[in-house]
Amino acid sequence: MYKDTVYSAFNLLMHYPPASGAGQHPQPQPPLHNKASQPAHSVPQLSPLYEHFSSPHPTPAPADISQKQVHRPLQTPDLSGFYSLTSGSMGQLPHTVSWFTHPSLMLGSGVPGHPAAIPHPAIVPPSGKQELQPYDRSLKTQAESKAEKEAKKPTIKKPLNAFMLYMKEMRAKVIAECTLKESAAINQILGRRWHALSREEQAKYYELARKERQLHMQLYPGWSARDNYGKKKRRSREKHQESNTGGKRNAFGTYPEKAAAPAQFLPMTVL
DNA sequence: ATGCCTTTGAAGTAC
DNA sequence: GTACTTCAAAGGCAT
Repeated sequence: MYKDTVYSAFNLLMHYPPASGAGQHPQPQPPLHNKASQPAHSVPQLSPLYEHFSSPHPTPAPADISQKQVHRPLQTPDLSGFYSLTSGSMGQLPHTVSWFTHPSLMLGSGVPGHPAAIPHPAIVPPSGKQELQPYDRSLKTQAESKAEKEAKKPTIKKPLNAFMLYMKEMRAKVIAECTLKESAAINQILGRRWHALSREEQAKYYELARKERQLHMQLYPGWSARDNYGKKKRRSREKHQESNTGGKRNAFGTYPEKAAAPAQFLPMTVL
């Protein structure tokens, strides 16, 4: 099922990569905050597709993907140089997406002829784990089996937005610089850095995100973000807000009396 | 084992 | 149309 869809999309894109701006979504514009002094910006023309750059974290494809099918966001397999957003250097951001190997856009499993048959990382089993529970048919009703089968359907993840793509690329760099590992703290830093980027720099990521959405739509035409609603177990809204303003530690391990100011209002001193 | 924290942006829901 | 909610990633930490 996915195999066919993915492979069709692969062929389609190999031969007819969508033109810039041809997406079904309106072109997102970088936010205007802190950018007043900068000229209105149009998204830069992309270099031809398939202009790749190498990843600092190449990961060999698993020998047997049937054994494990887990979400492997940054573990881009070595696909003969098809790498994308894993460059460690901001300055080397590619002008194009490597359509078939972006961590969240890599081809799904069982692509005919593909040596590694890598599972599509946007498709993960429920809870991100491969279920291997013993199954006693005699104890299950048909309804239960059906419900179970439904629950086992792999989840197609949302495509990453511009900031998420930026985070993914810059996280390692920030961790190296700050010797922090806690993601909440790292993300605060990345949020400030994001706002410190120029419109042009941000535009690169908005363009990449637009292509992500475009490819995602082609790979999973019927998919909706709503499909994943409720799949994450969350606390109630009240509790959630309470924890944001209350006596819980923040990302830096402190216990603020009030909620921290939004990142955009923090001083522009970027770590 | 599971959810929270923390960020931004896209997309969904509710009114 | 507007406001609000959820989920994408990440990994340490709390429960």
